Amino acid sequence: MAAAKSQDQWSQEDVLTLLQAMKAIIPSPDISEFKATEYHLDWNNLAFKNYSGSMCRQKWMDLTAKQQVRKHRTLEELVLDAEKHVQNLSKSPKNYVEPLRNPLKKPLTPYIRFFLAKRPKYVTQYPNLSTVDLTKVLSKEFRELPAEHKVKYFQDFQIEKLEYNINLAIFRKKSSDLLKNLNKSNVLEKQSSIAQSPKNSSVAQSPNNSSVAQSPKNSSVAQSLKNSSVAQSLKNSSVAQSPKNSSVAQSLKNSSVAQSLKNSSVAQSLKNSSVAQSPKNSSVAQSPKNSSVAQSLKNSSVAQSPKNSSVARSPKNSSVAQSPKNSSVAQSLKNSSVAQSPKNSSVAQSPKNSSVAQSLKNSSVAQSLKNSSVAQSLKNSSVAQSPKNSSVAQSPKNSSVAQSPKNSSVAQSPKNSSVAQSPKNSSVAQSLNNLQNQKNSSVAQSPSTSEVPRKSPRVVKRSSMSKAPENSSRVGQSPSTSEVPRKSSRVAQSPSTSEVPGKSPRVVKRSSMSKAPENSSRVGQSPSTSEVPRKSSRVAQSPSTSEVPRKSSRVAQSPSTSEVPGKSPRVVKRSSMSKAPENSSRMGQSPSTSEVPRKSPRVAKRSSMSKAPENSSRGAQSPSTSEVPRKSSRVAQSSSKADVPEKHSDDDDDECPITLDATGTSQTTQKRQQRKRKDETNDESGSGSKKF
DNA sequence: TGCGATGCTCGTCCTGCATG
DNA sequence: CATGCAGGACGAGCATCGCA
Repeated sequence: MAAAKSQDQWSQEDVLTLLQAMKAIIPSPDISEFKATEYHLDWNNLAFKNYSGSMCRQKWMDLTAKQQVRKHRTLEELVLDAEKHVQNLSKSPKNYVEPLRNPLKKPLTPYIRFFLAKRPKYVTQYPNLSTVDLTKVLSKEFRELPAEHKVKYFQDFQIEKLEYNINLAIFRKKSSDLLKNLNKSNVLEKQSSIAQSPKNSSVAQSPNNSSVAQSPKNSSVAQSLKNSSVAQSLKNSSVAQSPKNSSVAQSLKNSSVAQSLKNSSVAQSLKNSSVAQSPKNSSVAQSPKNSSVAQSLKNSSVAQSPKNSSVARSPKNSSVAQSPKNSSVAQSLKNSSVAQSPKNSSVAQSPKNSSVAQSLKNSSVAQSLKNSSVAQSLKNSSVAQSPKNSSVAQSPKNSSVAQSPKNSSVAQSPKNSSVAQSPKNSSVAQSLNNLQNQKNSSVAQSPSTSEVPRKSPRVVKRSSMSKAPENSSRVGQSPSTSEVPRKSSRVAQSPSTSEVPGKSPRVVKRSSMSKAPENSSRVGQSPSTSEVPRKSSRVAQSPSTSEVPRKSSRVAQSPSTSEVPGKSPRVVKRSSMSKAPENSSRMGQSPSTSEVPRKSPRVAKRSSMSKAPENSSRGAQSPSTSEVPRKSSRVAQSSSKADVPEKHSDDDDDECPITLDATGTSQTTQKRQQRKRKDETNDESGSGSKKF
């Protein structure tokens, strides 16, 4: 209470003092992400008056959390932000929040986009499905979604990611301090020279680890992440060479993507593929004034060649055309008016031997989304789609791949063309499979079933108990299955609860928590250890109390309460809450229990509901939960689908079924998937010997 | 003591990115 | 390289507070 009181007693002057002190001890140069710096900050050094280090830290977290301070900054910058905020607080109550708002938001991942798009429909269709179940269903849908249908989401993600990167670059650019730090880098010079290569004149590349590229005159910032570099130019400035309009060039590893926004352009390349986008009125490929962004790397080339493409010439409108070697798209651009969008930008992309063209609205072959169009191609395949106005592609039913012999050379690739042929749902999978079968057998083709084991990122793990029937649904599982504890690191067994199988309270991991070896002992700590004991802290609850069921109405509503009348003792979820603040606590974690103003130290235990998962995946639990080192909880999930509503045809689902590059996922994701697959195989092979 | 209101967190999913 | 987090929604569980 006293601590909480102290928190409340923070005067503006005290807060400013704290911020000043923080500024003083922030390491210089402060170029790390704020979380990292914050994590390593010696908060005890900040103690002043009657404020301890942990209190200072808590106050800081309150400031940042409640006021939504932008997180894409260094800690030093955040402190400055907070300082302004506090100062404004006294001037005008209306002013104080504004400067801290509008944080940069990361683009939604393709899956999230799919989820958001589909959820409303599923909610209405299956009102009985819980949120969790709905998520499972949708994830399954997404997993099984044909690659070409996913492309739409991936493309949107790519576009927004580029915008995000631009905004982020702009934001960082505005940070003079950061710029100073960046200027000190020697890599800058290297990068700037790279950016002026005669061939890729308009594109800044950083083959290695270069970090900064600047144009001498115009202010520009180029940043490299790992093996990539981002060249960014702000308004009226350009890194590459667009005197008037800004251009942003990004090269991630071996990839290139060309994008143009209003007056800016971005070039980026992906391994063997490239995507060019011009959402608005940008001219990428060939505006006399503006430099062309497109670039070609290794096997792919973004063609801004006026020669090869009439499309590429739209003075006002952006257009990008790529003509790799064997790309059929490039050829179509040559001799056809395909991919032309007078007002709208259009992009055609064709990596190696493949080409895909999609038209949604105004473009016939290439795909045009309102003001932009993107065409993607898969390796050895070519697909053309035009759901709406396209005269080219027409899929009979659900097939997202169509041919248009006449109008589109894109849709036809004599050799490698894989036009849709599956009358039902999995036409794309088939076609892709046919194409990629030679190389990868990962693409499976089961036209009607959703069991296609294709590059499903997620590993479906079954516990030894739930292993039996393939189609057995979690939902359909009898309550008894709940006795099998879930094989999730989040599930932690408390010694006292071990009597009740499957009812072990879960300790929800926290990042720092999982690493701190001492955590376990801190879990369940009595609040008395804190400076100020909480009134009826939940942490202090003794296991015996769990035997008394709550009479909360909500508890009574739980369908499975009958099975587990008692409550197992809870365990403190948040590491920081129950432990000493000194070393570990990270941002967002409160150093000590007593100092947490609002959030009570909860225990990561679920009610009986979660223990008897009639409807949840928790039913498939492995008894060895607590002993299993943490894996991703997502791995420990059953893929049974009995309760899953029948898979819908994708016809309605995608207004623009688009082919997807099979390598659309990041390397990180791919590696992760590989690991999961390994885990899965290991699990299956060694499931019998697994502990019980 | 019990209940409603409130607020917070979890759980589901996937993916990209940051971090250690 | 491995791992954790953020991002979306939202029902459910849970603790706390206030009131009857």
